[in-house]
Amino acid sequence: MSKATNAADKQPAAPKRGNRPGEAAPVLGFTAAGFRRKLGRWYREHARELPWRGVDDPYATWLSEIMLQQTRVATVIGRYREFLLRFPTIHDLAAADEADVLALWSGLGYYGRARMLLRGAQFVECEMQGKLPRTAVELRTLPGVGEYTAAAIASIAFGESAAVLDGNVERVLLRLLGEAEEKSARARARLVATAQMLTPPASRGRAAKGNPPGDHNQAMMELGATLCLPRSPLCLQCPVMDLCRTRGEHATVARARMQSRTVSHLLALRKRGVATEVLLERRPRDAALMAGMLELPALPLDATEGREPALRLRHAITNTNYYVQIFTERVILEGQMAEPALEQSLLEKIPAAKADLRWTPTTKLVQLPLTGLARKTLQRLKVMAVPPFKIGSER
DNA sequence: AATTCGTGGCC
DNA sequence: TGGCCAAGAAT
Repeated sequence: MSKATNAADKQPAAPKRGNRPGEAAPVLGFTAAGFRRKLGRWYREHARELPWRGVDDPYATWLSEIMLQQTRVATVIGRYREFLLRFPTIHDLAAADEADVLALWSGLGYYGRARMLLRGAQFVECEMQGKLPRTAVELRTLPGVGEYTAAAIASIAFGESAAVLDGNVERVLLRLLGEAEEKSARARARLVATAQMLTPPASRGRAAKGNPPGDHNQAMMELGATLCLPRSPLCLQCPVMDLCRTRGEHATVARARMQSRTVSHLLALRKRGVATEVLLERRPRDAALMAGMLELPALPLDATEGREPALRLRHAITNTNYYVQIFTERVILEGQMAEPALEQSLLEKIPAAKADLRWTPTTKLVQLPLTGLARKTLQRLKVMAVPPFKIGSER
């Protein structure tokens, strides 16, 4: 089954049932209760064991949801554990330095998330007695907490009947209802309304029937992440295949074309006593991209002509593939050997204008807010150790 | 409403 | 030296 289909292939609407005229949400064609029951049974059987599941700590739920924004589960697992070891409570996080938080976030991307999480923790600590708000409406006021994340925390941590609509749920609903993807606020509102219709009410007490809203939300996402896949959905294993109008196809909006760029960076090393130091450049504090973080100095492309890079790698950032070449230079300190002629050193090619350069002992690298590219480069070239949470997480 | 923000892994 | 997209949010 191919993903992209013509919207005209849509099947006719199913008979009306369980919706009022004038309501924003589309017709389901089945009962919400029946859908929940099938989904819930499947989820209880097939849910992955993830470190943030079954954890009765709203702060941990908050952290996991921030980390999971646009980031794969497999990538988050190790980082989530590391982060909680270092900052076990909101109180600990609120007292942290931003650079230390960014260092833990290094390589995860979307660094604004880390800054907003820190600001949120400081706000909760100072203004809310260290307790997260318990409703989606209030959670929404925290920096970095949008509509999805507010509903996720409210439902998972506090049992509120607030539907989540992430990329997984959107895909599941579009296929289930036989609709085409549409990037308008109105289309999105319709899907939110649909998701809310399917979400169970808040449970009261332990005698409550049905799934807790938090489990239902996670089940919807789990379905999208493990069966209702973007390309080759596993419909035959799907617990709601009999309710689905498309069995795994939906029309999608065309994505923007990828760009590609070639860039060069310098890995300069020097010995200082027993220590090895590497030359790092700090990005401007007001930079739009990765503000204040550390990276290897950039080299003009024409400065490296005729030289062979120590490493070539591809580094994709959103819509751009960066084809990166790393050139190494070993600097000999005075008194040890003759200095290389400066005019042939790549160090001289670093644009001096706004360069904020520093020599940094390689043993300190782990604690610094490196960009993902700098971290990846330093690890590949064995200047920096691969931290424990990476090992074994790539399988 | 349309852009921008990072990265990794898979095909 | 492609393309795709993931438990989105801010501007």
